[in-house]
Amino acid sequence: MLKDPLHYKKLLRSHGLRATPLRIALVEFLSSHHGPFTIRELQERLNRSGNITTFYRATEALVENGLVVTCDFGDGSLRYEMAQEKDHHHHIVCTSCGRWQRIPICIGDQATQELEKTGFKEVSHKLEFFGICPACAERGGR
Amino acid sequence: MLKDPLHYKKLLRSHGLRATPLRIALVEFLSSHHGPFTIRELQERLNRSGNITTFYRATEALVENGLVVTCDFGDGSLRYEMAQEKDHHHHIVCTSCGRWQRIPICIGDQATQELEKTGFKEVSHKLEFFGICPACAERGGR
DNA sequence: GTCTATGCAAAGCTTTTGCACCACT
DNA sequence: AGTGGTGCAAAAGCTTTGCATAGAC
Repeated sequence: MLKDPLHYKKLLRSHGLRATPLRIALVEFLSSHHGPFTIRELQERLNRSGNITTFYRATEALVENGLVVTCDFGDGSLRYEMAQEKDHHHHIVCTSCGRWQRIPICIGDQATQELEKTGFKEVSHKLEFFGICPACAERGGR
Repeated sequence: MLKDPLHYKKLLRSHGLRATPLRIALVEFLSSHHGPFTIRELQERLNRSGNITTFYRATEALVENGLVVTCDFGDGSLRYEMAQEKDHHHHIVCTSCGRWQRIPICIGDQATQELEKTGFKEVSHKLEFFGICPACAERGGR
């Protein structure tokens, strides 16, 4: 899954972005790890000196240019992951332990089409599931 | 739609909550206006003296006891509306003008059932649609 | 009378902004 | 060389916490 750095440079440039070390590192990390990750997590996992402001601005640039998408588990921090068009998915988040996993189902497509029929443009959606995961449920988790 | 204050007192008490003036006003307002509303909006629309902290705590109590649900348009403020079990719905938010409307479709049920089959408990979901509304699209909105 | 909600002040936390400097192309 | 990214400091915004007082039951 991990490709040569040049691959990511090209990826960035093909999306109209300058290939800076931080952006390369972000795209490389996000391409090889199933996310989503918060800004803090990215900063820690990349183990990279660099101001948090810069992380915000770099990820924002990736989002604006369609390489990365955000998702929100409702815990106060936005999360980021690669925008993989061939692998549209959502997450289920455990309300007890906070762990999440991907779920391959997407259920927004028919609704998106209906909404676009009524004149809405560029319709997208955010969908997250919440629940108590099997492990926590067994321990009587809340 | 607007009922007598006693109705809301009873509603609160039946959910194990003390019927304070603020809580009554909140439930009354939310029952008679299609939301969701931010804390600031509630404060303004209720036109009620009272500290914003108290609004946070009062709405939190309503949410914890199942009278109110939250939803998040991703703009930094949580929104609140009555939990109407018979009228499960979601919203589409215009990314240009910020206006939203209800959409009666819910699409999470089959997924919820599948997830509960795999051992998750108390599965819920958050779903919001985003897009450019017809009016903004006509004006070439972004 | 007891338990809990409210008000006020302060802090916490994520995210944004301004500006000077440095780096990619 | 020029445009745009980075670092630092500071601020903005929403939300939470602690504590004393007022109010609901």
